[in-house]
Amino acid sequence: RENFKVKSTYIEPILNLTDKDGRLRTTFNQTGAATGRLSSSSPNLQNIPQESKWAPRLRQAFIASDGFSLASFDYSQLELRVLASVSNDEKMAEAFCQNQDIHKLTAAQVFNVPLERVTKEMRRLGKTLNFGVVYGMGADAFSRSSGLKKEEARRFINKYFSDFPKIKFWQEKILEQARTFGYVATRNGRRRWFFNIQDFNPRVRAEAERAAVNMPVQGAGADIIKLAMIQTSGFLKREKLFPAKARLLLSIHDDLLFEIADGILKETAAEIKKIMESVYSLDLPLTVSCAYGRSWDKSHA
DNA sequence: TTAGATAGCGCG
DNA sequence: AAAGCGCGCTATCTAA
Repeated sequence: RENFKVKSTYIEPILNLTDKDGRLRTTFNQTGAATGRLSSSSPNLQNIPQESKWAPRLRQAFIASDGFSLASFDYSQLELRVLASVSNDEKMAEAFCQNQDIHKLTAAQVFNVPLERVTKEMRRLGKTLNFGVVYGMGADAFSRSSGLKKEEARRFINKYFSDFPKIKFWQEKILEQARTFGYVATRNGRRRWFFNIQDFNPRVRAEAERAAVNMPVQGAGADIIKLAMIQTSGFLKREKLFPAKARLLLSIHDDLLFEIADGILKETAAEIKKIMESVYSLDLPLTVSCAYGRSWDKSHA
């Protein structure tokens, strides 16, 4: 099943959709995602395997033009930084200011141990909590993905919110806003309406509530990457690097992929990284990691 | 033969 | 009960 999926979803469509010049062009939908993200289709280049067994070989098929490299620029923990910022949670913000390992910190908090005593397994649970709980994950789902008993899972979730109280407070504020006005918004004003937020059916209502607390976070991430696209592509044009020497190829939610002539790779990459890190102020640092190589598998750290 | 819905799975 | 958010694509099934 795994092999068949790779062949029918990735290998064959990618070959068929490649243009005569040997380049593959996706279509970005600017209004496809309710949170403000772009989506990608025909083919979808935002879901090319990254971790699986076939990922390296699939990504080796994406190769820069002769004399160019592919360079990817990845915001580290973009959405968690947004969350720390919008919720004003000092502990989480502090962790990002000091460039700490956020999942490790969360594990240390919920397990009540010092940072140096956090095991790999504990860190894994911290990571699940960071990504899951803040989007409304319940004890049931957490116990399923962590292997903990349901009661234990519930305790960890409660501990999480008592360790990061501002996050809980912020979520309640967002829900109140959604119920009062029918919409929520990112700090830049991007709105998403929730017509079901007062639904009589608790299940329908809960679904709307989870999406509502997620939107200002995911949406702000989308706002930031869009600003980064504007600023970086503007830089390439101003410096007359576009289109002959450098171009922006893809946007993958918190990641931008460029194709850059080898002769100017180092200095151009440094400038792109600088632009991305300074494009928006969250009152805590945005950090960008960069990796490059001839093919896409080499351009990921 | 075509259109729509669902399950499963890939990504952030 | 799959109650963690946001997507797109393939295979599969049903209905027209």
